[in-house]
Amino acid sequence: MEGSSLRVRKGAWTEEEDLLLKKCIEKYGEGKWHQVPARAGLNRCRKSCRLRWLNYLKPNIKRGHFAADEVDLIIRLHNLLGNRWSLIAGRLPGRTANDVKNYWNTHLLKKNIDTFNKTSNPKSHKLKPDTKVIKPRPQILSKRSFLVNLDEYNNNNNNNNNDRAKTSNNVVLADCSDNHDGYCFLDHDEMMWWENMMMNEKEVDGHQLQCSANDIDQSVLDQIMNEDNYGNTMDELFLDEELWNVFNP
DNA sequence: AATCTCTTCAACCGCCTCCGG
DNA sequence: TCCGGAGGCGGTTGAAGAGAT
Repeated sequence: MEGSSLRVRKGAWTEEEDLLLKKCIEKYGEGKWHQVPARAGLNRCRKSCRLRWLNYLKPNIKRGHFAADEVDLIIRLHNLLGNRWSLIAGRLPGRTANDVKNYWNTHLLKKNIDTFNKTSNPKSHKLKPDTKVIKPRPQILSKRSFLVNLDEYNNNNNNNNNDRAKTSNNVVLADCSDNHDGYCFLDHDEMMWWENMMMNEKEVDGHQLQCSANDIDQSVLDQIMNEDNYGNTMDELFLDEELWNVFNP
């Protein structure tokens, strides 16, 4: 078992230990956690070191209260993904899986139970306590489809905007040559599915947008695939490879 | 002021997956 | 193909602090 050695220290980390770990990571970089205790001179197991770094010491970790949009995103993503805390945290810059899990368990789970006890409103996006999360239509989702900036998508559809180009296969692709903020190619089913999941049963109009990866310029795909600035609002949610793998194991 | 209860969250545990030999 | 080690994840625990009595 991990940490079975009598010498391995457990419990709260001291400032001195934090400093040693920090220096070690700065010197050798993240990873190879089995080497970290020896390199850092710590009587801690590799997992403890990893956890301490990822949940507390790593730079850019956001501490303090969750903003309203963060909470909203957590609720919706939890509705969508269930207890996949690392995935949910991945959409919340600066938040760790542990933070999200703790927040859910202390604030939102209790709220859900209360809400469910008071009302069984089916429109509520809050889950009742024993809700089983269904992994939806995984076979249909195409890997090379991305949901980016729903507002822009909707505006484009409403305005017949010239920024869009239609291909012979009814692909709708926003022009992404000028900026990085909103360009999508979505098939209609995916659009319906994601939008319903993420936008609380919002109705989607009946545009038939069939998307084939073959229709998309590879450079455009690469550009989007390399984008790592995940938005933290609903309209900027990216369906990336990580999420693809969740639904298509 | 003392004691009890509740809440929060850092840390641990055990399991699973991946990968290299 | 199998096996063992490492990384990663979600569930759970328990110490510490806050609030109530």
